Parts: sequence; structure tokens; C-alpha cells
Amino acid sequence: MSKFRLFDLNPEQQAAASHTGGPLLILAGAGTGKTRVITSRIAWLVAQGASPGAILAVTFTNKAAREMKERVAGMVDSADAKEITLSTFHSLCVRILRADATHLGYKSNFSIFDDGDQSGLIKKIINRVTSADESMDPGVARALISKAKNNAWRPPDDDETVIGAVYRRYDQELRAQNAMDFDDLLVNAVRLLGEFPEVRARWRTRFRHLLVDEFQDTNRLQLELVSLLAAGDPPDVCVVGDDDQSIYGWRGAEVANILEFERHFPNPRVVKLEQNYRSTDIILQSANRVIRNNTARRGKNLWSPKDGGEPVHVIAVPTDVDEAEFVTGEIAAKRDLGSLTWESFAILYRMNAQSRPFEENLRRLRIPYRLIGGKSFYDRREVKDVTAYMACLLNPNDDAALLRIINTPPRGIGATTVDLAFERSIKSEKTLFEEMTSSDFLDYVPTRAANAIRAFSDTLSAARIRVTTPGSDAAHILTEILTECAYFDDLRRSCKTTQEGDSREGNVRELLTSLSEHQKKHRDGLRSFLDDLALDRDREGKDENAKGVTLITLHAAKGLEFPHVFLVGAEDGLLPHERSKAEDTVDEERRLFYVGVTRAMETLTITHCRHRKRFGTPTYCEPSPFLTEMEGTGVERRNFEDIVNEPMDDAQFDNQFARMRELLGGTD
DNA sequence: AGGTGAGCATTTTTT
DNA sequence: ATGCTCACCT
Repeated sequence: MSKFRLFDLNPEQQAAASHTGGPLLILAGAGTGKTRVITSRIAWLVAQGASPGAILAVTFTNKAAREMKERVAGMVDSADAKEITLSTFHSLCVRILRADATHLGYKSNFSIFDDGDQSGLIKKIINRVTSADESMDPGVARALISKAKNNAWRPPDDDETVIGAVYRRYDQELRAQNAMDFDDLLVNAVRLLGEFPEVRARWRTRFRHLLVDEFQDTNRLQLELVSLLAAGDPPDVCVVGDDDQSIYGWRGAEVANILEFERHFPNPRVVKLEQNYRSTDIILQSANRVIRNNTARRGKNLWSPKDGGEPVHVIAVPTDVDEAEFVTGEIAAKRDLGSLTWESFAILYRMNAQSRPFEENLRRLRIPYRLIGGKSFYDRREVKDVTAYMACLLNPNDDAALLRIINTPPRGIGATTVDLAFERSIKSEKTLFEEMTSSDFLDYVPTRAANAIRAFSDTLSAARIRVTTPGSDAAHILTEILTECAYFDDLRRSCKTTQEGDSREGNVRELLTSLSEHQKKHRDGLRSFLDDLALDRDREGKDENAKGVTLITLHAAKGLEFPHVFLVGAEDGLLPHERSKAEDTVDEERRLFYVGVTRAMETLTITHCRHRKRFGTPTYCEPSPFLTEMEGTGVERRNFEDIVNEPMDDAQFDNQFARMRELLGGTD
């Protein structure tokens, strides 16, 4: 029945997959078959007679969860596979909270605030709280509030400090609106399990076998959540991670969680996976030489049986313009010479802003590319609008959603009325919806506004009743509302071109179609659709399907691999970033560099510019200190000028010629 | 109510 | 250089 075989794994992987008797820490270096080990362990547990329903595997991204689900499905009985819980931290928390958030004073239909909702609310509060002479950067406030939540600091009871006042109001506001931000999902799930023994007992009984992926990226709350769920003595907790790939410290990830694993889960079995199945040994040894300069680490030495291969090339180029030209030229030449696909190349950089010159050159050479990162489908105005309509239907007290659609499209409830309602809602400690629909308010505002509000609230209420009726077709109801209020007409009117209008309307239709699809599969369809929308935004599909050379930041490249990697902008000040030098987090930058190097399977080319345009003006750049650290066997440093002046060999010449003819021929 | 221009900052972004 | 926000204007 079980379609996996333990002996397909190497000895360390086997030991990790089949360990019993307490906590297990798997230190899985880049490309050492980490996912394989987790999925094998799951299959092994099932084969040993563990109840599949008692297995919980937690990942950070939905993508990882989906991939793992797929692989597990190929290894165990399909009935068993369905029972296994494989989810992200945040989805797990939502699941826990939807069941019992009432204990914490939330209604179980609470809304989830995304980054946009969160910033919006914080900005509003700052405007309220601060007077003309003081000011506060919303970004800073957000970071501080997040930090506070991650450290379990409750909001203060007074307005002693500005940030305290903002945090206090923010917390009050969210509660009043029956909403949680991403941090709250963790905070509240932890509180629920921590403060309510019967809830804790229920989940502990449910999950006996815990697996956590990317453990180096967990923050304090996530560790706490795992600890609260871990039952048994000793608990069956298996965490997998790589301290050398911890690159999200700035987002609250605690490397200490993995470095001091023993403190949280005593006497663990520790297994190191060091055999790499991805890269040539030359690349791995170069990576090893760099990362060993970090002090706080478990210590690992990756090796590969793949001998030989090309040396790592480090190229000094005069400017960022030359860099882009060189790299794209190399890609074109390499592809032709080795008849490779464009997909086998990736350009890795520290900042999104660096992608521009590469894009321009790729376009010029007619090379297809996919740019990872950038604005998401779900951040489009029209998608957010319609999502807000959905959110309002389920939770009218979601002020952020209501604010967004209250006068979109214009329905006679103007800014003056809304501002007034908002002010009064704060004083009356009501939600915006409650305030606006109170007879007090309706009597106070001009008749026209009052009528408009009544009409809108009637529409919403009627729709809400229909939507919450079991078996209703939410997508259909939404379409009716949008048509009734002429949303699409308004949307098109606001677009400069018909094309843009088509595209935006298409986006909304797409959203409604996927809601309709979703509802066929899930009970409580609208609610879970919105949850997925808030928590699972990475299934763009658009970028994934695109073909071509990959342009991606070092952060986003973690977990990926490419046959041919170009790591660009390896300059002091960029990598390590100037800011990280000031903040004394160069170790994390070194890990970032290490992550970049270990993405490469066959060839790695690193470039650095002597001059780069920074903020519009050319600046002198030193090569990254990591390049000096990397120096050794198999690393060749060269100058752009020497390569350019080098005579072409015949094959190169032919290729160049063929390529030029292709371009001149005007291939569409 | 939407458009325009000055002013400003400018790393990374799994959820 | 460039993109974004906010304030002020049409």
C-alpha cells in the first residue's frame, strides 16, 4: 500500500525520516532533499500505524504546503492523505480561531486585515492621535506594533507615548471591527491555546505528530504555538530548517529558535543533512567558504558528488548598464551554445529596483523573461473593491471594507458624511456601520445623505441575508449587487483606455468565477474564499506560467534552483546592504549571499560594478567583501574589459551571426 | 471628486 | 531617476 521506500533515502535522511522517541531537529542544508525527508517521514509515520489525522505538518507558504500535499499523496493511501493536516501557520491559526475565537471576545466570522487594511487603519489613527507638531511614520508605527505583538506586549492603558496611544487605539479599533491582522492570528491562537486548557487539550489530542518546515524562519509566536500544540512526553516534534538560510530576521524571525532548539525541546535527536543533490562541488565549496565566516551557526559543510564543472566566475564590470548588457549577452550566448531553455537561467539581485536594466536588455534581445515580485493580482484596485463587498456582506463591522465601498461607485454618501460618521463612531465607540445606520446619525445628517445611507444599508442587509442562507450562490448575488450599483460602468469610466477597462472588468469576472468554483467545493464558501484570499495570495498563476529567464530577488529565490545563475550587484553597500551594515546584521546578508550561491546547479556567474547609479547619480562601488571570502579553488575573477577584448572563437562567431540574423529577420 | 504638482524617500515582504 | 503620497486646485 505504502508507495514509499525508506531505503531510497541516504543514511542521514533515513535516520531523520524514521526517528522515534522525541524531538527531532533536522538541519537540512540547501538542496539536501529536505522536502523529500519531511514527506517520507509523514509516509513512514502512516506506515508505522500512526493515525493520519493525528499528523500536522506546518509550512510558511501555501505553495510549500501544496507541494508537500502533492508529494505525500503519491506516497500514502489517498484516504489517508486526505486526513493529514498540511497547512501554513496562519491557516492553522485561522482554523483554531474560527472554532473558538468567541472565548477571546471575537465573533467567529471575524475579518482578516491584509497589509493594506492595516496601513490604512494605522494612518487614520495617527491622524487622530497626533497633533500638528508631532508626527509619526505609519511604516514605523506598523513595525513597532508588529514587534510588540510578537513580544506579547499588550497595548498600554494610557496615552503616555505616541506609539503606545496608536497601538492602543489600533487594538481597540480592530476588536470593535471584529477583525484581526496577520499578527493577531498568531497572537490570538496562542492566547486561546495558552489560556483555555480545554481548547488546548482538544488540539493536543488531535495532533500527536508535529512537523515544522523552514524552522529557521519561525518567530517567537510561531515557536510558542508549536510548543503549545506539542503533547506527549517526550513530544513528537520534528523541525526542519537551516540556520544558514535564515534571511527573514528583519521580519521577526528568530534564528535562536533553531540555534537553541534544545532549550525549547530538551534532548532532541539532531540530524545534519549535508549531501547536496543540486549543485556542483565547486559551487558548494565556494558557498561553504563564505558562510563559515558567520559565528552564530550550527556548522555544516555541504558537499556534492558532482565533481568538475565550470568554475565560479566573478566579473568586474564598469557600470550597472554594462552589467545588464554583459549578463543578458552571456545568457543569449550560453543558450545558443548549449541549446538550453530560457527557463534554465536566473538573474538574482538584492533589490527589486535592480531589475530594470536587465528587463530592458532582455526585451531588446527578444529574450522572454518572468519577473517575480511586484504588484499582485489581489492588490488591483478593482479586485480589492469587490473583495471589500464580500467582506462587508459577512461582517458589516469591517470598517476598512465598508470605507472602501461606501461610495464606490458614487452613491451620494460623500467624504463629508463619511468623515463625520467616522468621527462620531469613535466617540460613540460604535463601528462605522452601526454609527451610520443609527437613528441619531440619520437624523443629524441632511436628508439626501440619510436616504442614500438607508438605501445602501438596505441593499447590503438584504444581500447579507441571502448570502448567509445555506446553499446560496454568493457569486451570483455579488454580480447582482455590482450590476445594480453600476459598478462596472463606474470602473470603465475611471479607465483611460477601453483596453484597461476590459482588463479590469476581466479581473473582477475572474475573481467571481473563482468564487463560484470555490463555493462548489466548500461549505461556508464565501467565508473560506475570503480567508484564502487573505492568506493565500501567492498562487498568482500568472508569473508561474510565464516562461523565460527568471528575474528575482535573493529573498524570493530561497527554495528555488536554476541550472545557470547570475548573481548581480555583488557590491559593498548593496550586498551587504548599507542599511544592514548600520544595523549590524551583516551576518544575515552573508546568509542571503549564501542562499544566492546555492541556487545554482551547474554554473554561477557573479558580477559587480565599479560604478552604479544610486538615487540618480553615479557612485563608486567596492566589490562585496563576500567575494574576498569566497576566493579559492574554482573561483575565477575577471574583468569585463578583458572578456570583451578577447577574440571570439568560431562557434561564438557563428552563434552571434545567427542571432543577429534572427533579430534582423524580425521574428514578430 | 478627480486631477495635478511639489516634496520626499529609496531593502528584503513567506502570511 | 522614479515612484508615491499628500495637499491643493479645478
